[in-house]
Amino acid sequence: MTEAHYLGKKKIITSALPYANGPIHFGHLAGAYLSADVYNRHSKLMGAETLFICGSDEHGVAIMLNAKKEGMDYQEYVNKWHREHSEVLKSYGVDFDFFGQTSAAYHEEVVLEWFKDLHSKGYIEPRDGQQLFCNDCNSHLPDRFVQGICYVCGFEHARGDECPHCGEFIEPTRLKEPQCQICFSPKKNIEEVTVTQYYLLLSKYHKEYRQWFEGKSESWRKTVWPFVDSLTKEGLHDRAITRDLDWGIDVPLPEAKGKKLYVWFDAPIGYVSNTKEFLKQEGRGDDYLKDWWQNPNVEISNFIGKDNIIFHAIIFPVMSMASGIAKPVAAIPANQFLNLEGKQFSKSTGHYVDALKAHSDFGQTALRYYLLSILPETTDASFSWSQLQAKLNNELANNIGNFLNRCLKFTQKHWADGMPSSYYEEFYTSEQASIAASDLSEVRGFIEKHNFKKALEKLMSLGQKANNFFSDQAPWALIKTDKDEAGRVLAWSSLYGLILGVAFKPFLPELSAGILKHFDNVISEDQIKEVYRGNFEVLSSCFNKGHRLEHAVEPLVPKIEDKVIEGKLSEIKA
RNA sequence: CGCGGGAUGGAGCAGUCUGGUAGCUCGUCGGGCUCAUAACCCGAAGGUCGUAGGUUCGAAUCCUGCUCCCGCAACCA
Repeated sequence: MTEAHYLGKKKIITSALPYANGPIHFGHLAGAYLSADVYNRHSKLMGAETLFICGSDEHGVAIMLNAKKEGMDYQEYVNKWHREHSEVLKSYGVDFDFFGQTSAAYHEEVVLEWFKDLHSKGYIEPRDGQQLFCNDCNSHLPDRFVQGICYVCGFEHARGDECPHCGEFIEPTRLKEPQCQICFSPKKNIEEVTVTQYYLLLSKYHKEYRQWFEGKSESWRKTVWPFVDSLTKEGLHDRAITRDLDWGIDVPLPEAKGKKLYVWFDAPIGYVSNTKEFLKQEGRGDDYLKDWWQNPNVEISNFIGKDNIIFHAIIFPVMSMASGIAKPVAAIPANQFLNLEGKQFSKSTGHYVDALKAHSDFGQTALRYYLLSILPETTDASFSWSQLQAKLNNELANNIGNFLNRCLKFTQKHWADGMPSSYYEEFYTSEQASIAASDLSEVRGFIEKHNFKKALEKLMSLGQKANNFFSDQAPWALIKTDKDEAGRVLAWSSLYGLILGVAFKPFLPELSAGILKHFDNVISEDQIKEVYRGNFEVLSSCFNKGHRLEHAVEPLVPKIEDKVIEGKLSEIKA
């Protein structure tokens, strides 16, 4: 009954495509993957039909350079990272329906359709421009790959796009003594050449864009909307969407031989192409456009980090609307950055944590809990090992884990043959049940609003209430005088525990499974969904024959020892 | 005056849109309990909300100036 409108609702949920050029770290997980996963699991429990789509982003200059550096074939190089990213995301429980690759043929096919469509509608045209070319390694130089002396302040290591010293935006062709950052040739044999590139004429779509964008002022986060507003208020800048490279998707025009599409043109289309490929591989009858990307009843959300806002909030919506191929996105819950012990993650300086290794040290539940509890939703946040330990031990282990343990162990000890159904009967109309239902409803509400940190906090407070109930009723004292009353308290406590297990399902699937295991003999998957939606009445049929704990009760959440944390801290200092 | 975000008890954060006794988690201190993972429960101390000024009966919240921090975010992604 509760929130029944959800049934039949469809959602496309995407996470930013990880760039196949380096490891995924906690910043990525907290930025774009875990919250999307929670949202997806929640939506499914609510009865929505969802597609949770992602994939590797595998084109671009940075990948070419690093593949060359490692002496690997481009394809081989991106495949390596694709496999590693799949493994990391899977180990953290990020449960994509499909995780594709932008180097795949099916992706190219879809991208070309978009290009041709936008081209035929007059949104793409060639323009001449000046660019630097390195004669030593025969490369066209993207702005970031030139360094020279700043023509404003004289700083010697100004980049081609911006001077880090005076903050001036640099025109690379005006840099003094430019040096190629690809081959680092000391000869500095760089010349200015005229190149033709194809531009996406965003400026032509300004009015329509703003009309759409202004409608989002209420629902988008304040870290997203004002930023995009300031960038687009005056107008949209046309952007070059082709490059002179030898890795990428060929521009499908005879006069553009040798040119490739710019990685950011093809990457977001990956959401669409991966959807198409997924439905095809599943052998499903639904159409990726008509039933999904163009369907007015589908809600599209892009979960990303703040570095991707421009592409998801401006460029891709314009591409979608101008071509008419897809609907523009409805929600962009962009997160800020997560730092490590106060400083940015950096593989090169070693200020970095290997996510796979961390997973094998601490497990999915501990890391998901901590990362979800510090999500950088409104401001940059900081990952700290000692805080991980404190939060995990004091909140999850002592509150949730210990509650389940004390309750279930006590039950198993005194009612080894099971609890009678009469103990459960009055719960469904009790104050406890209505408190739990109302808290759970708040948790769902926060998730709906992409407020995951608050949702988890609220859920933890429900755990606290369960613990308080147990302590206040003191069944260990009651059992000496009134065993039935003690049994009722324990039965209600385990119902609390069951509800917690259900409520944790989107956040901590492994922990949830560990709790629900004890109830697998009385509750079905469908009934779990009902409980999640707040319909506790189904529980009365689950427990109408009583309940017996059939599995051994063991601590759910092991604590983290001091010495493990000390080890981790010394790893990043090294 | 490039742009956006931030500055709140020891730590990490919420509250700022829609002014009205400053809130949460952890930590600290004191007490209680013993079913449980030396866990759990109760209570207390601790902040004039970066800074200077303004509006107001009243400002963490609105306005103005300033300082500091994070990031780069439209040809690296």
